[in-house]
Amino acid sequence: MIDIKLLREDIEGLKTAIARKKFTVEWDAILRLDEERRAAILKAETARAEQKAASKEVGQFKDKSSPEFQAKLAAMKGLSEEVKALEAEATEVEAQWKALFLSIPNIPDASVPAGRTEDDNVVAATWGDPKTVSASAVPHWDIPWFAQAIDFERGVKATGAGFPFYVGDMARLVRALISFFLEEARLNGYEEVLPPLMVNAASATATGQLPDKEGQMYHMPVEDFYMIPTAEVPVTNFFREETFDEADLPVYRCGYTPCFRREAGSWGKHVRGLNRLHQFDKVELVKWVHPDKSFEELELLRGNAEVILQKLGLPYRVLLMCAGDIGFPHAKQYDLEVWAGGQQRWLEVSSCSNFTDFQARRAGIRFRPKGGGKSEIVHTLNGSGLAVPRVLAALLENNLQADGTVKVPECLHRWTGFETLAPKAK
RNA sequence: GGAGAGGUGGCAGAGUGGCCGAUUGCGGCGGUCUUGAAAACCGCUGUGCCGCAAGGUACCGGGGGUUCGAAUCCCUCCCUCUCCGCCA
Repeated sequence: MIDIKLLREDIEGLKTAIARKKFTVEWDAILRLDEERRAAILKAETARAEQKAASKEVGQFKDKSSPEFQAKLAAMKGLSEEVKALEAEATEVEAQWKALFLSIPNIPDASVPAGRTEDDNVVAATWGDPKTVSASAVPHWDIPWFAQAIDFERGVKATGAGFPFYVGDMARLVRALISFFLEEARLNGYEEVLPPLMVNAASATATGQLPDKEGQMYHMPVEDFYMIPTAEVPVTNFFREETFDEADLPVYRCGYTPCFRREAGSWGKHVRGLNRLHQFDKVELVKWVHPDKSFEELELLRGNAEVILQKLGLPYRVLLMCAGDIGFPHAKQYDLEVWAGGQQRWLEVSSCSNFTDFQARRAGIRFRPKGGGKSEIVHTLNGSGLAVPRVLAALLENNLQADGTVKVPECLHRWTGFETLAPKAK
């Protein structure tokens, strides 16, 4: 949700900025309904004020059986009905306006490059050299023992497609990656939380999954809970409808969770193996910061995610997403893509975003300025640090050795307890 | 899951139809006094919405209802606590 003041102070500037994104907005209807709604509120509140004043008089009558009193009551009844009608109208107009107002996406920052598609994204940085990966590398699903170590078929039996079992040392390797990611986050000042894996509708609405993306979440109809598509949802909602003291900012949190995504309609090419799953593990980094600091905090966040890939020794590139390719609530977004040498593809393993005040306004997260005074909306950011399966895919492909074993990066040894992954093929 | 008791401002805790956006205490902020501090005393101290402002309006767990008028009465949902049942 954007600041409504922008709508009134600089509508043309707002339209121009939003036009860089791929979303369409019904500006005329929004402006018209805003006028109507304010008029309706004024009418309803004026009538209500009148009713309250008159009602006060009624209460002060001494003789409740007098004709004057009865006449007054009768008159009040009409007024009461009028107030009810006006309030209902105001509520209705307000709801119509709000629905459209919420359809306005966040404003892309001036530093976001122009562009319409993913081809217009700008490579902001690269690290490592894809050419260092052996020319004989194969896609991870073609590694002879892959089906035993990550068992998709048994996953189908237990649940369905996209819910694999990780077996033996592979399970330990996944657990090592999670532990490593969390430890990196902790050392960078993020406090760990282990959040609920299901959220209510209010939480999903605050972070923007509802109402539009409900088809992407698994829904538990009995309790009306949603399986989280990312830890961002519960972790951000930790502070929903709360007010920080300015001195407490910035707040850094991290959380590991499995993530559940229906990925409805997105299955096709390039989604084999670990590339896209319905359930996957991820460590998420979340920040609540002062509005003046959010863009520099985004650079720090991106750096925190990058260092992890560097320590793992995996070549990657950083994309500065163009205006047409960033999401609805995003002001600025970087994607980190790791090189998967077997597939000869870049795989997205992290998305680091500044939501400015867009998400926080919707979630009611504020801060009280140091000198006191009116509370202001904080800025929120989040980024993956990192998503496990695609990191694992790149690691398996890039580090596969001639003898069929996989070299485990040194930073993981303390968590795995082994230095070489050597599952048996059947 | 069953029975009972509750949910009021940062906290504690009054208020059972109009005098209540809400007594009081604590906490917080400012001041008087003091060399300074404490104590004492005085004043201020919730949030959203509409409005340039004055001001208006909404909010006593959420939603709905009764009434001229609801924190207060009714319905419903959620949550907390106690006891029982079940159980990692």
